[in-house]
Order: sequence, then structure tokens, then C-alpha cells
Amino acid sequence: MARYDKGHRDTTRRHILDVASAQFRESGIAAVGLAGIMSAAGLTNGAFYTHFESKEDLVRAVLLDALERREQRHKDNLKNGVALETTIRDYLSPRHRDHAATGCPTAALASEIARHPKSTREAFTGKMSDILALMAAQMPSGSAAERRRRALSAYATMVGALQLSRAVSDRQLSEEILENAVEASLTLAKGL
Amino acid sequence: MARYDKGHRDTTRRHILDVASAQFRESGIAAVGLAGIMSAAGLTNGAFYTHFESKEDLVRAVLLDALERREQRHKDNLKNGVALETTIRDYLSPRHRDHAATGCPTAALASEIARHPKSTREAFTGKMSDILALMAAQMPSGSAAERRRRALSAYATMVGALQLSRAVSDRQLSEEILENAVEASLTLAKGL
DNA sequence: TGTACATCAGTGAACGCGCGTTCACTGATGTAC
DNA sequence: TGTACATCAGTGAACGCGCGTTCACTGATGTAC
Repeated sequence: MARYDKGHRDTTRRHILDVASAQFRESGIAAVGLAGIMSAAGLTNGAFYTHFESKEDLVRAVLLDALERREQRHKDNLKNGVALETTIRDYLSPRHRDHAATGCPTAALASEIARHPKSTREAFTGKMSDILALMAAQMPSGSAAERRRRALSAYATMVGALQLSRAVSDRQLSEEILENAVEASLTLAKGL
Repeated sequence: MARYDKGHRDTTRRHILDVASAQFRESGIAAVGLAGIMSAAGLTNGAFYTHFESKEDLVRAVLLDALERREQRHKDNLKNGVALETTIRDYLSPRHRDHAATGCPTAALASEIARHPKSTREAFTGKMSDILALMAAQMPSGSAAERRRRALSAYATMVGALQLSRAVSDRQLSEEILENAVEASLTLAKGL
């Protein structure tokens, strides 16, 4: 037995990544400090730099990881024949609105990502494109180009609506935004 | 003549508000410091608190002001008979994408607003509702309820698409998002 | 008319605090000879 | 087999810096008597 089990390092890195991923989506990247992440992960300050080069390196890793997980979910949905409508209704649900920490990183962080270095934006762009391609495959009809257009439209609507539903202080308006966006997204996806 | 002209105080407050408004939309609220705002406004640190109670007070004032200005623009558009399509095309233009500092505060700050205190979210919600009502009035057809639904849908799509176009590192994809969202927003506004 | 005080808008230094990052060190294990 | 050294995954204190906020003070003007 080593002082640390084989694979301990990878487990620790994963753990830091998970904690950071949740905190970033919950509170925003700029508002979350490394000390808070590390102590929530049960480690001390200094250990951070044996796993990541910098905060920006962590941000990139978090985005790649969180988007990959969502991509995997889309793949599962596709394989299991989950209806597009279910995907959309889940995305635009009060549950998703109220649990940003485990939700879509695009909706939680898009405006912040826009202000990060190119390397971070590139990491985001690549994974987001993959998700877009999977959404296009889930579209009910149309040529490849049409499916892509519909996926893009529906995605923009879903991301925008989820954010508005979170920003608004009026519960009723928040729900109206979500419900209305379900219909709008379905309309765009079906391509009337 | 007083040491400061009559109305000097109001002018100074306006100036701080304008500087903060631009900086918040450009860099995000959390990433902008009061010292930077005040020095950009040509004043020293301490003067801030003769105009605002706290940073949060400034955030509220900025949101109210920036949204009021956009509301005024919508009113002018309505009075001057500017076509809905023009409003949408301006919103989803590369120009708007590349000038966040003078652009829509909702697209720039929505996800951050969601994490601010209730009083701030209430300020946002009230003004956003007014803008929504004006957008509804600009819809080309339908009952009052239909117009409202269309305005909500189009607004969510526009906000989401503008953010995505800013976050993405690929120029071509960014333009594709904007152009596609113009069609989607028009479709939703016309209510097919 | 002269003088004492109040007011206004702002200065600029300082407060405590948390930030991202660095670094000397630890202590258990693995490896070389 | 024994010992010297290397490695690994961390610890925890410290670095300089900027944050939001406070406060004693300034200096020009207005006001009271």
C-alpha cells in the first residue's frame, strides 16, 4: 500500500473538478475563489497547483467536463429514443431553473465565457458544437441543413429563456417564460 | 457662482452611472471594481458614497437606467413606425455583438442578475416587463395574449442567440448563430 | 458690514479581507546500489 | 540486507494586490446675527 492508493491523484482531481463545476454554475466564475473550492473539496490551498496550472486552466477543464457530460446525456437520449419534447421540457423545467449547480453550463456561464481568453472560448465552442450536432440529429424532420438551423434556433431560445426565468423576481412571470419557451422551442424544432 | 454649478451633483451622478453602466456590460458586475469606475469618471474613491449607498445600490441604479433607455428606444421605434424586422436585425447584428458596453443589459448581465439580491432582481423585472409590453405592441398581429407570447418567445431567442454569438470563438459560427436567430425570431414574432 | 458657523462636493489615506499564486517543507513510499 | 536518495501528494504560511467601505479633512460658498 502506497501512502495514497493507486489512482488517488485522479480521484482528487475529479473531486476538485466536480466541486468547482458546481460552484461556478451556482455563483459564476468571477465570484468563486480557489480557496473556497479547495476547502469544500477537503484540501488546502496549495494542493490546487499540483492539479491545475491556474484558475483559467481549471475553468477550461470544468467547461470541457461539464459539456461532455451533457453531451453524453444527449447521446443516451438519442439511443434510448427519448422524445425531443421531453428533452426540451426537462431543460425548461422549474427543476432545472432552481438547480443551476447541476444544470446547463451554457445557460449559467455563457456571458462570462464571452469575456474569457480565446483558449477557454475555444474549449467551449468545440463541445457546444458537438451538442448542437446531437440536437440536430434529434430533430424530427428536414434536411441536414434544416435540422441544424432548427437545433440552433431551439438552443438559443432555451438558453435565453432559462436565464430570463432565473433573473426575474416574479415567480409567475418566471413560469410563464418557461412554459412559453417550451412551445416556442417545439415550434422552431418542428420547423413550421 | 457656487464652487460647483447648480446641477453639478446630478451631472456627476449621471457620469458615474454612465461609466459604471458601460463597464458592467463590458466586463460583468463582479469583475468591475468601484475604484476603477471612479477613476474612469475622473473622481476619487471616497466620492462614490456621496452618490450611492453601496455597490449593490449602483447596480440597481444602472439596471434601471440602462433598461429605461432601451425602453425609450422601443417607444421611439413604435412612434416612428420602425418595422419589427429592423428592431430584430439591429439586435442580432455583429455591431451589437461587438459593442456590449452600449448594448442590451439583459443579454450582458442576465445570468449575473439571477445571483443578486431580490431588490436588484425586482428592479430588473419591472423594467424588463415594460420592454416586453412594448415589444408585444410591436407584434404584427394576434390577440393581446398572442402578442405577449410572441414577444416573450422572440425576446428569449434574441437574448440567448446574442450571448451564444459572443461566447463562441469561431467567427463563422458566431455569424451563423446571429443570422439563424433573425429568422427564428421573425418566425416566432409572426406566429406561424 | 463683519464675522462665525453650516453646507456641499469631493479628497485621499486607511480599514480588514479575500484574491490567485508561490514556496519551503512534510512524511510515507519506491528505487538504486 | 541496509541505507541513501527520489518521488508523490499534499500542508500551510506568506506574497503582493485589489476589493468595498469608512472617515478625517479641505476649501469654496451660503447663511445668521
